[in-house]
Amino acid sequence: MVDEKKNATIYDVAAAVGVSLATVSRVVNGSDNVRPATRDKVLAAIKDLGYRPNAVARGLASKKTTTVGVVMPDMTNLFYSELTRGIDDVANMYQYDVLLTNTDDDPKRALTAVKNLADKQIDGLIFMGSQLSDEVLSAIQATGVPVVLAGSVDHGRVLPSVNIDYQKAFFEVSQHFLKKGQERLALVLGSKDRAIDVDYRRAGYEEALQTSGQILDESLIFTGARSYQDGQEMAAGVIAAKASAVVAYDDEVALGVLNGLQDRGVNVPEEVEIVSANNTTFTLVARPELSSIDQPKYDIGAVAMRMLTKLMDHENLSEKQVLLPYTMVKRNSTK
Amino acid sequence: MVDEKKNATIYDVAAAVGVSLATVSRVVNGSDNVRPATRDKVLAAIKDLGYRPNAVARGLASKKTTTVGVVMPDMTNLFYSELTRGIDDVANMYQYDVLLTNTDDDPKRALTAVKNLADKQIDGLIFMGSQLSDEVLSAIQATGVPVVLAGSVDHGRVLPSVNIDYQKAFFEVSQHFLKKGQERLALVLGSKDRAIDVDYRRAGYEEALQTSGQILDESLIFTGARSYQDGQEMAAGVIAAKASAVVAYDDEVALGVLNGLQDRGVNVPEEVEIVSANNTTFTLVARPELSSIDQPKYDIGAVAMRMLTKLMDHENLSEKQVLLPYTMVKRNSTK
DNA sequence: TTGAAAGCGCTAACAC
DNA sequence: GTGTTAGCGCTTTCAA
Repeated sequence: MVDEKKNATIYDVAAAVGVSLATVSRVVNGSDNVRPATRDKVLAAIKDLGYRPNAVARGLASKKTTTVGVVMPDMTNLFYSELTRGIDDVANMYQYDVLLTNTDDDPKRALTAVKNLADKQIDGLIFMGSQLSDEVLSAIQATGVPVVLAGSVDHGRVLPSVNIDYQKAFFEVSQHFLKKGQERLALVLGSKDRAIDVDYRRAGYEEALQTSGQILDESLIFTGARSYQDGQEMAAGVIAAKASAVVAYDDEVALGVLNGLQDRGVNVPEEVEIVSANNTTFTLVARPELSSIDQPKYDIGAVAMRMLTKLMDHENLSEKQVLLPYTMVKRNSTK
Repeated sequence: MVDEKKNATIYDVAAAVGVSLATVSRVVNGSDNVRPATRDKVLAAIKDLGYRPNAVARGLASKKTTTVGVVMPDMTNLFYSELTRGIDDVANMYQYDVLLTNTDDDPKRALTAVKNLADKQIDGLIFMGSQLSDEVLSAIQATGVPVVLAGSVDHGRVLPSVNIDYQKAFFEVSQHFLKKGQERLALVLGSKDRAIDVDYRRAGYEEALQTSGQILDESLIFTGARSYQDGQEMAAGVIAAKASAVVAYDDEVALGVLNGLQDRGVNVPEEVEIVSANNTTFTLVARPELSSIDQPKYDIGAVAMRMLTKLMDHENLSEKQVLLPYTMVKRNSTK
């Protein structure tokens, strides 16, 4: 007999069975200190009344909301949405809900987002973005909740994070080209000053240059491209710089460069080779298909979320800065 | 002097100023029944103590969480992530936070998601997905909170929704081809039984067929393609069916068909013309670029969220079933 | 204009 | 095992 009054409370259940709140609370929370017979009666009443615990009240009383905040640049960017997909799946697995905020990679919006999320009493936070301003960093620390960075790094490396070894990956790709005799290797980055671009990607590129005894030519470094269109326009600059190979940090941008080059009559890979870095679907739809570094995007998010659950459970992390393996996928945009 | 004890409560503020909780609550909530001098003192103390209201406590007391639930199939699908971007931006504008859940378009997961969101006492819900099972529908109604469908329809059309006129759009595209003399027009859908596919897209296609006196040929209707890969494989079927034009419901799928066709030596648009329907970046990166119906994706989300805010404020909706305008974008995948 | 007091629905000692 | 009793931090009558 499903009676299902709407919004039954724990009081209703207690009254129906003739026990106290505490007992109902115990069975709801799976405490073992309840006589089986009592438990069954309570369970029956719960089902009968359609009782579902009010998470808000629970959150107030227990100081746990089973909700995590996720701060990300832009969910329409495939790289970030795949990371977030990994986060979301693991969060669900551990019974957490996700409060999502887009920041467009703007530190001001990130700051508001973090504070706002803190007001909602989140149990933990995942932060993504190509930059983490000091202000945002201290706001995060002020919340007092555990945090994990996913696909992001802070200059000081004080926060736990999950990434691939960007420096090594960019070193390898660059070196690969240099060894094959490329003398005009261009590098396309999102910014000229952010940690992930400067400390890692560019550092790897420069290291390769040094290893092979080449001189850094600033005219071969392109920054500020964020979208497919940006990449397409940048192709003109790539041609002007007489680049013979391009390493790009983002798939949409790389695809823009590829199409921009071809639309201007440049053959890929014959005249210019291109390698991208995220290996999203965009690399597959390109013609020729784009060679790419393959980051385990979903896994970066999933691992980050898993680490966060440990932190929220006050467990120790065996490693604070996790680097996941990456691979190189050879397709037809390179010889 | 910013003192900033951590986690000051409303009590701390009241004590610091020497007023009651009620007064602090009034100034925090912008009630006008506070003497300016008092208000200023309270404000100063709030700033001084770094006081920020605990949203959970507030939610319990006021029965409003300023949080909306968003249920979507998959955030890595550009169509849905752009809708959600519109939702998120408007939600922020109205000071709501977004609890996001991916369902993979699975009714079972949608059901759990809705119930779970209800437990968190959301103030409203936006639902996206190509299907809305009866079970999910009644779970939604059982929550008692306002709902708006975005880019989705329910068979009964009982819920408010925001869409484009899919039937008309598919009618127009189909008729365009038929008028040009195409006799083998293929239709690619996501499913063979869901409302949005059957009642709208396919209905528009069939209507066009009738208008031009053509007989429906089931072998020209393809269903079940969800991804780029699916589309690529489907290309073989398109060739086998001797289709001379294709209308596809999704960009990634359309791009898969396009590349699958070309990889098999079929020229587009000379031998087969293709039109897609979502006009995401995927249509631009294609070679040739894909002609497409252009749905105002961001706006669909934004308008849906705006409608939801009205519903949450107990305002009336002038229109329950909103149809936003669409356009046709001609590119080089059609003659 | 301000304060007192009663909840909101639940958890968590602490008794029994 | 089970009940009692305080809260959690805030909003909201109702009085004053």
